[in-house]
Amino acid sequence: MFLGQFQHNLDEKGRLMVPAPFRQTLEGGAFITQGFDRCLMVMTEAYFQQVYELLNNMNIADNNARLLRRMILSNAYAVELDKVGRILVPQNLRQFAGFDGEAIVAGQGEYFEVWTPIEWNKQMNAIQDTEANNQRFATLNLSSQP
Amino acid sequence: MFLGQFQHNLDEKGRLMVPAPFRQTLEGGAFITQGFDRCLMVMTEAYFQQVYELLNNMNIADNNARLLRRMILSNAYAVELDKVGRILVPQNLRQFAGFDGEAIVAGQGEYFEVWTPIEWNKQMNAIQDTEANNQRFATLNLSSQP
DNA sequence: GTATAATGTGGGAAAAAGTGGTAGAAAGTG
DNA sequence: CACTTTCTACCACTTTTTCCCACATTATAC
Repeated sequence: MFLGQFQHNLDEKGRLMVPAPFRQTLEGGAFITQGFDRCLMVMTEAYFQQVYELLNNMNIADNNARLLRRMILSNAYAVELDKVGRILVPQNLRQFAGFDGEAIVAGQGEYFEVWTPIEWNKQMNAIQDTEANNQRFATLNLSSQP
Repeated sequence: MFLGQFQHNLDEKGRLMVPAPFRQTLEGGAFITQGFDRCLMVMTEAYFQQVYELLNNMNIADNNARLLRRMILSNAYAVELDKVGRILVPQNLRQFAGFDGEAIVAGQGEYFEVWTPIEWNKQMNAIQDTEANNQRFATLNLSSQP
């Protein structure tokens, strides 16, 4: 399970340190692709497979379905950890997210996201808007009796 | 069950003593995350699992669902007790709650909270205003029949 | 009141994580 | 086919983190 947030350098060769607690989970294979916001998604092979199934079962006559497939599949790459636990982020994904130097790695359970500090802070600010949160939380019932 | 309040030091390495009566409950695994107010929440594995299930069943194509997951999962960490019963509080959570030295640990039943003394006193003052309490709690249903 | 046990505090050493550079391989080009 | 350029894997060093141990303090029981 990917949890927590970490700040890491993305060096000039495009290598990203995977946070130490995440590494073991990725040993069976990892995939990186464009995320739903201006970020990248990294997932295990197993989870990528699930996403792939979902995409594959969509109707290719539907325009939006085709767009989604292009977004995910045409930007997806299988990646491997090097000896010290880094992955190589493909150039076009680096460009999409606008990295230069720093990156925030944020656990999301079954996958994790990679952000520029600027974009991540925007997200965090949105999250700290308490009024908007009350609406969002309405959908999440945390009481023990549903 | 976590009950009562305790004052403990959070040392310069970010280690927090877990009150002795709480330790056994956490032996099966513990998670720490950002609380709903300016405090931290520590919970057992079982309780965290419930929250995780809820989040995981949400649709990741939905914008609000992603925000919520970021808020909770990107601020959650699995932690372990060391030999003398301390947990390591991650840097970004320490910063969020603004700790420097002292911390108040407050039992909340299925989980417990960690506060700076300043913020905790604010809560205590609010709670000791009995007149205001009458208004606040009037709408909450504490009858035994729902 | 004293002894003993349990709890709390701090520091240091060893291990792990993170960084950058270099050499070799592969791919691309003329 | 040879040369150039880009990419990739490996290696050595620095920094941070984690684990363990020894000591101090508080609580408890006799």
